[in-house]
Amino acid sequence: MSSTTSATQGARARAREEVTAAIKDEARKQLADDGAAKLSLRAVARELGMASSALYRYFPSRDDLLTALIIDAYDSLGAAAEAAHAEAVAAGKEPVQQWTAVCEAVRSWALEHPHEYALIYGSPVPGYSAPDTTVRAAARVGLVLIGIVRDAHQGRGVAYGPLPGELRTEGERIAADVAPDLPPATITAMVAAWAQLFGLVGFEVFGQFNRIVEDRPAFFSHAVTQLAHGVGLLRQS
Amino acid sequence: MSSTTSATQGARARAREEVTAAIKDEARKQLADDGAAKLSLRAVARELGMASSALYRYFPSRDDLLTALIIDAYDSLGAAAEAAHAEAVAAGKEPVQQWTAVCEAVRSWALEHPHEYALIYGSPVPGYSAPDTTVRAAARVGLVLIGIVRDAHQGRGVAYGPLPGELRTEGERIAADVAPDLPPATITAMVAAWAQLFGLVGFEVFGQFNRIVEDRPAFFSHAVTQLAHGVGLLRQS
DNA sequence: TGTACATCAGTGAACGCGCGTTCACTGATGTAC
DNA sequence: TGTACATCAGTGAACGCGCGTTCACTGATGTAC
Repeated sequence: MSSTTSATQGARARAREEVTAAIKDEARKQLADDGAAKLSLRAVARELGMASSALYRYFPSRDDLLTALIIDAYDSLGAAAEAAHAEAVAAGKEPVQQWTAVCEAVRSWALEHPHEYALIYGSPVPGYSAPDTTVRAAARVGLVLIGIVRDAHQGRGVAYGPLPGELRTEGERIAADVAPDLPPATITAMVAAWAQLFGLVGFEVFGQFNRIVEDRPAFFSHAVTQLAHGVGLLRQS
Repeated sequence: MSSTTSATQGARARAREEVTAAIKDEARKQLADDGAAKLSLRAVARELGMASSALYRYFPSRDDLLTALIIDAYDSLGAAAEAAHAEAVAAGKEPVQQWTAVCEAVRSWALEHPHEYALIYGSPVPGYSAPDTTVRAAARVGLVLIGIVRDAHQGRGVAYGPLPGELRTEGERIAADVAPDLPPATITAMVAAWAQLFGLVGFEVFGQFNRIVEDRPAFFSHAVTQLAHGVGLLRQS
């Protein structure tokens, strides 16, 4: 009747959630071994000691299992970012440090879950297109970053350089969606910084920095601090 | 006898090169349909009207075909970047414009060859590890960008802010490899900008900007100009 | 220039494998009266 | 509270498929003398 999880749910519902979770856990394990393209329902079932056909009670198809993993990954990363932000705020950190704390959290999560990271920020899985269900989960990291910048701008009225005309409209349109109080130049800088953050993280996770960058924590930390300055978060005095 | 391609090669050698090229072309076509993980020797052979076993005269295994495609992709992208640079130099453009021209070339190439882009900058193909053969080809874009910055710095002695200690050594080490005349702060900024460039490109190619950024050329152009400033290429007066 | 031999491209059958999905079924858990 | 029925989880066999790779082979192209 109720679709929410609660302590008073029946045994059947509880069992269903446990098995669903076990399937996803095992699928995540296999993701780490073979990547998304080779994720196999049969292999998951085998490892779980069930008949492969039994999985169809939980996921109507392989793609639906993949979708669930994608949403979980976005949510897991989003939660990590939000937690890092909350912690930094609670510790009374300045916006710049809140920003870098969130970036570091994204990096840490990605390094700890490289295959889930690849699932959501790597090449799209061929023949699979993520349904709209994923977009809310996917937006969480971006929203945290925007929140930091918005709070820092409260009443500050920081001045920004001029924007090319086409970009001004662009910035205003995006701002209208997510942060009406931010100037367009800040918004476009934010979106760029957001993509650039994942450039830095992706290069490290996917090995592009091998034999090039050695002290990666220091490098990353420095780079995202620069990004923070780029979106108008001021150097601490 | 000679391993180089020449007009005087025998018919057999010429045929071999043509068939090799045909195999790679067909493989690239299939890459675009199904992605790297599903690239299949049998499907390539089928499409070419040969027995699947015949491909083994040209590539000892599926992985070797993949490796060839990866190197070709890096080289194709590298050549595009180098051509854009040469053209900008020939047109007497300033370093900032050389930089943005190269970035635009990278973007265009990626948008025109999204699946090859995914092959080299997306998730690593599971179970496949790129041999060292690829690293020279992979470095070409980075070297073009470094060249621009190095030329712009000739005798300029632009002053840079201080670097954290660990990063200074890091910057000096990388500089020693590729550009001994550049200050460490510039080098680390370069490496970051390099990764960030591919963050911007990757987000666009992989659809992360869907429903967020509309005027993508203008956005990209603005963002990479900012990157250029970040590595010390001065605004044009 | 002609002949004998070696090299090479390509064939087709076969090996062993794993995959996603369907289907009719059994037995246990839940629900309505 | 007890019984009859509906719902659901899980089974095991089967379908049809495509894959990478090996192997013994044929016939054409190149090479040495």
